[in-house]
Amino acid sequence: MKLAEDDIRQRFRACGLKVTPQRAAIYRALAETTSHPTADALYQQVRRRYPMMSPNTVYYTLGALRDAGLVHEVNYWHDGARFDANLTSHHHLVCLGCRAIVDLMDARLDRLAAPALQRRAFDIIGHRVEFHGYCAACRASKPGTTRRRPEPKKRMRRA
Amino acid sequence: MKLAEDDIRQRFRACGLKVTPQRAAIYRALAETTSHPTADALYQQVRRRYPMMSPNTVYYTLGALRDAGLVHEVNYWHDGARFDANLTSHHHLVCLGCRAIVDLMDARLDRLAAPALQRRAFDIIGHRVEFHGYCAACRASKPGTTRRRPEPKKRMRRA
DNA sequence: TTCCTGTTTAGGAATGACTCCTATCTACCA
DNA sequence: TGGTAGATAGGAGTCATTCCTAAACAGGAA
Ligand SMILES: [Mn+2]
Ligand SMILES: [Mn+2]
Ligand SMILES: [Zn+2]
Ligand SMILES: [Zn+2]
Repeated sequence: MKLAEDDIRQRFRACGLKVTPQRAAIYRALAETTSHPTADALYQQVRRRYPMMSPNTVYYTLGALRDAGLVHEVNYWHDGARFDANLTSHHHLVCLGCRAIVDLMDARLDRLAAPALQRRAFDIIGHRVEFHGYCAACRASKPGTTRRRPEPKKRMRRA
Repeated sequence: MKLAEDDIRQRFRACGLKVTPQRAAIYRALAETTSHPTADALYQQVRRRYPMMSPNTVYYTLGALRDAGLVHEVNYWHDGARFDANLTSHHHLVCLGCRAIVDLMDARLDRLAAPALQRRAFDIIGHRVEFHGYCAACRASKPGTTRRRPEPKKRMRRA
């Protein structure tokens, strides 16, 4: 999916982000793949054209793009493993504020299936549904609007 | 949910795991909470009764319990953030072998809702469905049975 | 255009969650 | 009861990410 320079410029400006060559290159690399790359993979990619770019810039930029909503983190809460001894089939509600995880039993959700096309291409052994939102405590402490963006993570470069 | 010492012993034996006080304490702590704790939270908890326990033991034990199937890791692939510039609503297929992430568009999955009870307790702003399995390449390279357990992660203490 | 200022960048140091290594230690079966 | 594979403690190492800082620069103001 080719992406015009001006297109990128517009999207950045719309979010109040300065347009720099590094930033545009990182965003372009991400927008032109469907592989859901890591920060390092993007760094390796972009570094070919900008050999002096710092890995740090990639982290900083991805953070900025994410905070601006231009990019999503697929595995959002990928820090610290979280364990569960409850082996019965169930799903979870995740609080984006305090990272609490609440069990959610719902037989309907257990029965979901991927479309036939993917079931053939992929040997699927299970699935998981995750609802994201704010628990009562976090909702109370943030009298914001109804729709909001996830909190920055605990360890987070200043916005 | 009180858990008898013998109950733990039986579960461990059934999986061929040696029964040690540390291991039983860690498993008990995890089985008696619904909070989906981190390794460190479990360490802090268990350390009260076994002050000389090493954090390393907690990691080792959780790995063993997980490999035995006695425990689940809720946020399975929590290493390295993975990014996505595709902002349209969609879900993912995750290969447990090579960690590839494949897009999956399915309007049915977009429409899922949590039960009313949780919708009231939690301010839900979105959800995500993740199918887990093995991609064609990984399936081919592992002529195993149809149901199998996820691969150990790249960086993984020897089983 | 030129200047000013708040961002952004590069790079190096620090962090935190693990993972590796190794010398004991011990549960468990013979 | 003893031998041994597997477990524990603890110290060192790793890796993704974050923190810190000085220099570079984008974009609005003049
Ligand atoms: Mn759970
Ligand atoms: Mn995607
Ligand atoms: Zn919360
Ligand atoms: Zn694969």
